[in-house]
Amino acid sequence: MNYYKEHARHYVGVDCVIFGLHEGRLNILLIKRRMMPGRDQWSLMGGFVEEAESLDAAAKRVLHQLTGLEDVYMEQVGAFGAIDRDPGARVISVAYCALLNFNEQDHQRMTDNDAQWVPVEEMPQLFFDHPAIVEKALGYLRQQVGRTPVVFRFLPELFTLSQLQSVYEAILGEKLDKRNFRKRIMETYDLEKTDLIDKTGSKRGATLYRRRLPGGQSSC
Amino acid sequence: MNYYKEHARHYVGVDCVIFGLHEGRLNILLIKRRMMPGRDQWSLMGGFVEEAESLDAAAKRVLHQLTGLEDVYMEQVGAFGAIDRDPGARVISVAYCALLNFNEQDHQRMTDNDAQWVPVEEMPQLFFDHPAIVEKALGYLRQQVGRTPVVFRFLPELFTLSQLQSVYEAILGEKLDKRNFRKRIMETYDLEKTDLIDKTGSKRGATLYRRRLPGGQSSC
DNA sequence: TCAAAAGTGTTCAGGGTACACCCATGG
DNA sequence: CCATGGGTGTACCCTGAACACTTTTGA
Repeated sequence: MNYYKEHARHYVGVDCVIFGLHEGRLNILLIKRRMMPGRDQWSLMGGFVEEAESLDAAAKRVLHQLTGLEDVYMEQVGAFGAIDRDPGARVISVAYCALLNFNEQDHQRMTDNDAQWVPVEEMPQLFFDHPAIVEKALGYLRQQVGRTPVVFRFLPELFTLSQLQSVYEAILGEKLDKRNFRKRIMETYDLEKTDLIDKTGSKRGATLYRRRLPGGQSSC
Repeated sequence: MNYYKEHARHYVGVDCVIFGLHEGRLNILLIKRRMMPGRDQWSLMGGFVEEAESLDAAAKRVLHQLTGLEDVYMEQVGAFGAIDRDPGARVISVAYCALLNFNEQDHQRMTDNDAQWVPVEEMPQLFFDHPAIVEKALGYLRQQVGRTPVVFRFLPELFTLSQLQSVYEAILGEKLDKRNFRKRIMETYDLEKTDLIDKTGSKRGATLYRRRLPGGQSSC
């Protein structure tokens, strides 16, 4: 029973790659580090895994601290365990990614945390191995887009087909054909046409749709 | 600088899901646990991450302990961090999968470790959350098969097309059409036909092929 | 009246799938 | 001589990609 005691213990952290769509571009939420090492450098929002806390719970807690949001979709991206990845101490980190509807944000908490949205193509220098984490999360996201309904996480309940298309385009980083997109999306997902019109995006106005969930289950 | 000290430290482990092909079936290498908790239960080969050891290095070390092999292809599958996943203590585990050529094994080490190959369809009851780990590794493997040349990891340098096909069939769990398979595999990979014949599998004998690596790079 | 986004079908090519017979050899 | 696995090509279908014009309305 003393078997475990012979072994080393490690600090274990979680880092969150928080994605959101803004003005047709994929953004990541970054913070300015307030502590050493790496003070004033841009970094992912992170935290430590505490005594009686699962990895998933730690990730949710960290996300909540930054955004005030609960019940956000999060997926584990991978564990990062190089010995010197954190210059301050040996910390093993498990990365998570979260997908956020850009409009549901708590501006107070954002400024409290020195947080800022940054487009993925304009990523600044990041703290230590965070670039690799972002890279892996991006790969994961791009992969998921074709397989699972993650895109809807970026949107409110009601959305236009053009908004939906621009989510795909932002994530994949390429323009899509409008007619092919609509055909495919309508046969892949059960989208319900409402009789509401969104006039913010165009003069003519676009029909708002709602995703009907299959079999009353949650999405993703 | 005492910032880190306020936080908990955890035991961090690695668990290896070791795949191999045997008699046309996908097998996993399991061991009988020799220590409590879970003594005499089947489990994945695992170990702890030590003080100055990266996650990847720990996984390689554990694999080497069991098989005697170096330079085996390993990929991280994910981190498992439920609080009570290990009934003996709070251990966060990072799972890796490895692909092994079944014939390159060290029988001495295998018996020393009470290790045994088990077909994935006949998996016995496994220690704690190891079933979930195996499940995730299997999903990962099936996904990789269609995308990357992982299949060749299961085979020696020279192989017949029938052997290659049976690797695919074992991993995907379904029969494939011989002609379609050969057509696709020949246009996907650069396979060099040798003038050697393997007569172990049939009376007529089958041509042995070798994979020509693209641009002198390593595979996978 | 014009600029700007919404909305709507058809055609074509390429890839994937289905399918059956002869060959070589050891027992 | 026959059972066993090795080796080979074609026809069809369906999915994915290319492509252009009309509608609505606010400025």
